[in-house]
Amino acid sequence: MNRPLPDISSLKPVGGKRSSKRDLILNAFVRQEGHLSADDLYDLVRKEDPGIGRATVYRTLQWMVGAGVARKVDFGDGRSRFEPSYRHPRHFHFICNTCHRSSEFLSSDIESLIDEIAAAREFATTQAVVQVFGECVDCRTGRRTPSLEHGVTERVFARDAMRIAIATERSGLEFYTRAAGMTRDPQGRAVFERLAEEEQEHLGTLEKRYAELLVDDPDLETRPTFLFFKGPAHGLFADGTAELRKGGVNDLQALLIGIRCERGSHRFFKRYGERFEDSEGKQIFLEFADEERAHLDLLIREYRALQTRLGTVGRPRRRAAAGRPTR
Amino acid sequence: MNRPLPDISSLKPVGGKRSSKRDLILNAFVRQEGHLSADDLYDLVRKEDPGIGRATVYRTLQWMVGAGVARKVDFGDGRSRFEPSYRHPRHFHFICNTCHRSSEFLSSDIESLIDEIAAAREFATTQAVVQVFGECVDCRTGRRTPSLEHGVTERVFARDAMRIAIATERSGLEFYTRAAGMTRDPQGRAVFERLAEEEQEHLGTLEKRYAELLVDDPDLETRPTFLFFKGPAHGLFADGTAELRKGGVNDLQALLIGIRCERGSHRFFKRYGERFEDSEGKQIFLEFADEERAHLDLLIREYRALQTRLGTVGRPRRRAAAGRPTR
DNA sequence: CTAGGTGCAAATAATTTGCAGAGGC
DNA sequence: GCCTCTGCAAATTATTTGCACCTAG
Repeated sequence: MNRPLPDISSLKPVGGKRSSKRDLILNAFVRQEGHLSADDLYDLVRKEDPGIGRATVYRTLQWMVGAGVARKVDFGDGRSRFEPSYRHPRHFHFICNTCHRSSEFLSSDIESLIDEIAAAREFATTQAVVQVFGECVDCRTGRRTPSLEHGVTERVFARDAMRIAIATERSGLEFYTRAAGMTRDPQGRAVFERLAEEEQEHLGTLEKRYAELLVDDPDLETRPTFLFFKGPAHGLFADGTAELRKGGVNDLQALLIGIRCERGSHRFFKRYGERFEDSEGKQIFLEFADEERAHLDLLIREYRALQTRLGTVGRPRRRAAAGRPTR
Repeated sequence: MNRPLPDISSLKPVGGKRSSKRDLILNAFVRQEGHLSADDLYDLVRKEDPGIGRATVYRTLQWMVGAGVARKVDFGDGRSRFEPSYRHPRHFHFICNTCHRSSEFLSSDIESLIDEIAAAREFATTQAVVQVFGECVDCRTGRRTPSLEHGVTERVFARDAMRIAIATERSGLEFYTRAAGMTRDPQGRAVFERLAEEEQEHLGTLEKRYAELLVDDPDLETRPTFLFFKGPAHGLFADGTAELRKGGVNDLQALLIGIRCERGSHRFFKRYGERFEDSEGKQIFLEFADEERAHLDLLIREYRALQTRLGTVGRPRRRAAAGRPTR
């Protein structure tokens, strides 16, 4: 357990006094992995200070939830459970009916679907709970799989965020390389080449960081996926590349495709970076969003420039694809 | 409330004796809409027979869950709630924090995502719970929206299933019309024309049935969507049509695209028809799946025939698209 | 000094159980 | 007649509260 524990003193955003008991309970809680019931925590703190009463544990738990240090989760087993929220994004749960352990996951796809459906129903969502009940691998096969206990979630989240970022970079690299190869406009080609270069470079950085991440935790790569993504990360550049491959694309259109890709990619990482709570994954997503935005700006500048150039060269119809209703 | 109540006597699949009390409780439960707590039901049955004890209600509830007549749901408010499962498919919930009412929805997209993620984690799912907490329209705006109380769910489900089926038919019609228009092979054209005709006809049937559904419940169209679908229903034929529109498709390929569409469509309706519990929606889906399968078979036969014909006419490379790894 | 935290025991609240009697098959 | 259901009251379980006392700010 080489993970630095959170600084307790900074974790008291909302009201309340500090007290030795409270600190003790909070420490015991935050040190623990998994989802504790009030009684689990009570037993735990009693080992360190047998003088603590059950009511205090309950009260402290309430206070922690109010202060945002803990989240209440209900697995339908009659008692409430609590999980730390420090550097631990909101997530969904698999709950094993056999061993009663739970494992966590996050799916941006499910989150988006829920958002869409909520919007259709005009429902103002404050929180979504997804619980998948059943039997886990460990129980079915008998062997022990590397788990996702609290404390590694943060790293696994970073790993997954980075994998997605790397996949997107690869996709982007392919796209720009192909775009550079097919553009007739020399300045446009230069832009695509530059972007390809940047993607290449950034890819290198990401891969280095990814490798560093693995050093801290050799099991990291074998741990189950925490963050599930589908469409957006791979989709945009891949679709763009497919469009280029089909051919019949002029220089302006190629830039437009690039703009669409970068914009989608930027929005995507921005949105998810913001949604996630403080953690390394968030960091990576927001950095990535910035990177994409820079590319986007470059492409837009270049698009405008090319437009003007073509305008002066004598191509009257500008903004071919804009303003046309899509449906 | 003109909905016929379920036949109580047929609802006793698993063990247990019938008794007047049990019948009374079961009747009171099944007559009710929404999600009753044990105490709600206790109060309800006490109005009819004040001699019934709380324990009996609890015991009957347990028995109903075991017999598959009721499902236990937990909204995290400390007490268990129960919902009837008779002609009432498993679903997800919106739960209003203000009025504490809940409304139901179903999203095949979310279900598929959960299945995929569970598979990736090698988790054997028995049940998935999705709860969206927040504030409902009624509470935010003050007005009353037509609701989805139990008893209409069945009809709304049928309505939604039919809407999806109709949308798919329309999509299919467009696809086959276009395919017929662009095929050079006269026999292939005949097939597409025939399929277009069938889609047209089936579309008529569906629309008539849809209209009939509206007669039973004039509010039906204004009720919120219960069954949310995205990709599969609209996607396949629409994608196929787009492919045709792009051009460069030969006759064999056009048939292959059709096969892909029908296969996807068939699988989709089959799978969802099977998943849903006994209800009119299920019926519609399974009928639809059969229809699609018939089309699929026709297309495959035609594909084989054309292949052979081309083979004898002197086009050596058969089965162009088959067997190639998709990656 | 005083608001808020703490321990203990008692109070709630939802649900289950023991047991004697009633009722279905 | 046997086995299960039923009602009542008592038990259980998770959690909250009242109250006197203690402690941090």
